[in-house]
Amino acid sequence: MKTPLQEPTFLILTALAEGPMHGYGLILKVTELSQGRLSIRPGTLYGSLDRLADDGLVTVDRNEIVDGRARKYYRLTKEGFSLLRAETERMRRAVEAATSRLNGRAAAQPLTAPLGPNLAGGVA
Amino acid sequence: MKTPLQEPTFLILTALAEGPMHGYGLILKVTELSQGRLSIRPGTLYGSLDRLADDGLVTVDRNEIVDGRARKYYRLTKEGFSLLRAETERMRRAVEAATSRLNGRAAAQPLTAPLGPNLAGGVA
DNA sequence: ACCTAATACCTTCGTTGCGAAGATATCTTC
DNA sequence: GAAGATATCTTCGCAACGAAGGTATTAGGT
Repeated sequence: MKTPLQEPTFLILTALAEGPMHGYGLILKVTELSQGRLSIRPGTLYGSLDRLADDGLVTVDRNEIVDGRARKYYRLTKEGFSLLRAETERMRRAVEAATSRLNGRAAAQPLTAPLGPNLAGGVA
Repeated sequence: MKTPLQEPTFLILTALAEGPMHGYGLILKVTELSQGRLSIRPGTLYGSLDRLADDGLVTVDRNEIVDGRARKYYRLTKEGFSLLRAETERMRRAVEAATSRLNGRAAAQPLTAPLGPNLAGGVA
């Protein structure tokens, strides 16, 4: 698998970490996880699932028929969990690095700290 | 600019949040920020800088000659800072979502909590 | 009965960001 | 004088993503 993971792939793994889920459910879940900012498309989802399956990070859990509609459930493999853990750590470090640089150096510093001209404005 | 940002672009903005920096310095800085796991290549850097400049997120700060070698310094614009803030927040939420799912639901839960079979093994 | 929306699957195709590789030039070190 | 570090930039291929559309069933509204 090619790390660093991109956002859609990361969120798919995150959603699956909660438990097995079917494709359409993943589309809804990822939209919810990103608070509506990122709505994943079928082309993205199934392409991503194919790649993840090829790399042994997800597998098909089971097939169900609910109200006459087919549902294919996917779940994370051990490797999938491992990768998600590693990627989460990597992202956490990146977020920390950015945060400390945006908040005048010290990471835990309150927002009332003196800010430079470029840091002053919030949303430009 | 097309969000979500990918890792290399995010780290370039993060490095520039510290202050103006020239291309070669960015290559070294990003490698340092990612603790050696991601070493950014010139093709990635200059392609990325071009796109960021087109989108008004970075600008050329100044040109210097140091020991006969040209140095071109880039810096973040206001929009660059804004975008980095927004992207950092987005990533923080994604990290939190993944963390809570990896650590048996409650985010602040100790690691001694009961784990399912797939969650048991650390690094597979 | 008919149409629309929601649920559920999947494919094709274009764009684009990234990575590998290499070209160019100067200064330093051996 | 060769090699390596510093410093710039370009070309090219690939793979992930996003948009769009195709198929099928069920539920709800009129």
